[in-house]
Amino acid sequence: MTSLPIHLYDTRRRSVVAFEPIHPGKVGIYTCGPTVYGPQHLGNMRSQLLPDVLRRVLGASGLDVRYVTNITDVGHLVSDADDGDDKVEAAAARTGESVEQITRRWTDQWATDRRRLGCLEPDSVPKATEHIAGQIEMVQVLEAKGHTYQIGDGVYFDVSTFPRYAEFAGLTLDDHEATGRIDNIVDKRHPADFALWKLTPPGVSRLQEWDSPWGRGFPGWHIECSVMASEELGRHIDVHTGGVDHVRVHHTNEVAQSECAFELHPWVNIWMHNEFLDLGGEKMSKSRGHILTVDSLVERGIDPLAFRYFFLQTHYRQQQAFGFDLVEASGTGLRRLTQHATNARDEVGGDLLAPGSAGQRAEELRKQFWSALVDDLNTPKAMAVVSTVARDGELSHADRWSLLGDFDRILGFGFADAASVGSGELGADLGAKEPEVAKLLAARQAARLAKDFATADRIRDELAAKGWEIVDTPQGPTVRRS
RNA sequence: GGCGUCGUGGCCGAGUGGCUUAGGCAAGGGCCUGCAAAGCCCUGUACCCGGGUUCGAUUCCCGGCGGCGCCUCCA
Repeated sequence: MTSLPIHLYDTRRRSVVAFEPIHPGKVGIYTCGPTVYGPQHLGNMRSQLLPDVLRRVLGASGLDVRYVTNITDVGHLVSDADDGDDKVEAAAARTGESVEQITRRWTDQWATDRRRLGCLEPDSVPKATEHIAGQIEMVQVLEAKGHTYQIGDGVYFDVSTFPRYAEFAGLTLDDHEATGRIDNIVDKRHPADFALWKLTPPGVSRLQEWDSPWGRGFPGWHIECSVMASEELGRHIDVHTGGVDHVRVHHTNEVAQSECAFELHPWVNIWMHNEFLDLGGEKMSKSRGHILTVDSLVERGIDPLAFRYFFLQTHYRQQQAFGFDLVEASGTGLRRLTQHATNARDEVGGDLLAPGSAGQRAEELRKQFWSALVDDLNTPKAMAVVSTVARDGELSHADRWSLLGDFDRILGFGFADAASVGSGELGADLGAKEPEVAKLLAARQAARLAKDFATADRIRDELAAKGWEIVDTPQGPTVRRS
């Protein structure tokens, strides 16, 4: 695998390019994280899953990966026309809670949910409010280089000083005016100019504000990412990810600031953007009050990891149709896959094969799997290989486990620790955890042995009504939650 | 209105100028089972419409229709 060259789609160049780390052997990845004024929904989690797969693939290729994603706890305005309130501040005003209570709660929800989806922990999770000094400093640098101007409302970036501004997202700057949809209540020179530092109006006091060379206020949204990314990963970034919606405004502005302040042209080598989840016409955005979260899945009895499997079944640059029935279907697929993996694992005592000791057929499949992934993270294709491995009759148990155990470094399903049918949580611990269920199960088995099938079936129905499905295995009967 | 993207078998969803029956879920048949469930085996021959390029297009080009996204906060 280490020998396979990795190719990734770069939004800036609009093509798949060969990945080359800036510093040999190392790679830094930055992802625009959540604005913690409300819950993160399943669509948001797609942009957590993309970098998770990316870092796993890069890591498996032998690179030392440093993954950073931030928490936006200030500066993200309710409207991006550079007017309106800070989102966190607005939420605090609405609920009467403190800013800390709000940002803490939603930061925790985000962290918990990404964990439930099998995402590895970031190496660092910087917060915007903890990098105020750096942001002020960067604005000063931009100011010194003549890229800013100040008006009553704050300090703005002057896009006319950055000729490449429209290039990144393929914008036609005139469109900004043509649409006529932006109310320019501030005296911006160009509609695309954006706030670097917002000033608190005289006589007003905000929950979150800091002193600056321009007066009390708070930083603009875009500046935080440029600052945190460079402080954590150095000025020249290998990969920066985010949702497609960020291309036009947020990332365009990040590029403008960073390239001007650092005097560096591609500030980021590869920009990766995940497409949206398609909720069948109904847009799943916070402003519409349509909040589907990981909890929404759990409430329906769906394993959060089913969503991970669901995510892997579609390419990240493709809009993905969402439906609970679809995620449930993925859950079925995951359950079967896990069963195959654990069966093979248990057959060989859980030991992963030493590299090279797998058979010809196995090595062929292993190569297919990694080839799909290094081709711009073609996870659907990789999953097809996974399915083949799970059932291929030519593979020995050892080979099967060798492959699935290896693949799980990317899949993140936790095969090594997963409970197998007929053992673990379902078997040995059942008596302790679910004494009632264990008793019924034993009673049914006794009835079966006594050929009293009427009683046996009645008990089976009883268990089913309680949400337990009986699974008869060669090792004897056991149950699982249905 | 502008820009972009997608339109594949019941559903989701890869892929390719003429050998992939991709894969998953669902469905049907079989094996197993006391009967089931679970599991295993087998089956289904698809590429929005109309032109064009080509020996040949689902795959390339043009047009149309349709979905979605961005252009406003949004992953």
